[in-house]
Amino acid sequence: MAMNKTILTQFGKKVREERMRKGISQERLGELAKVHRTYIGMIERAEKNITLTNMEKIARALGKKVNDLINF
Amino acid sequence: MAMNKTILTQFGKKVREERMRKGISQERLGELAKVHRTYIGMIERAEKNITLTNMEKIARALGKKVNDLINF
DNA sequence: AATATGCTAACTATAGTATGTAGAATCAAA
DNA sequence: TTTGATTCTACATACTATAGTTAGCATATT
Repeated sequence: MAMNKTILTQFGKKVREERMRKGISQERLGELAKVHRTYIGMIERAEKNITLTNMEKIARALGKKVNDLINF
Repeated sequence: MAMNKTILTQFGKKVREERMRKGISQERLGELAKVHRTYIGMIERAEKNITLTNMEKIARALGKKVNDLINF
């Protein structure tokens, strides 16, 4: 992935923070957001360049707005 | 594209608004953001599910933050 | 033992790039 | 005003890169 990963790293970090705050596993978050367990891990580790619709899915599952996950 | 397009529509609308406000063409915005002219059109018409890094590219080119383009 | 996460690897779906055509809008000159 | 040139955008492909899905195994922690 030849790109600026900074924003992905910050997004992933925020997802992990919020997931931890809710005290749920990657697997549980995956169920709630309807994406695969390992995909959540990849996003948290900034290994994938997430699309807008998936950002929304994950935000919803966390009870947040997309904006709350990119406050930078 | 089998997905909830609402958020893409809102994002595209916001991009067009800001581009118009700056008084520049899709082609010019494409140059500034370093993406193709037609891609800007596709995003404004919500025909593509944009990735986070491209959201940032376009936001930068518009002199905005990513958050400014998804205030919903 | 059971649960959680990292990581690899392969696959399928689709994002992103690019070319070409057509039509609408704007403007200038006659 | 209409003619013609220019600019801008929509849209239709088609291609290449990569996002998103999934299975499997390793490690760690409880």
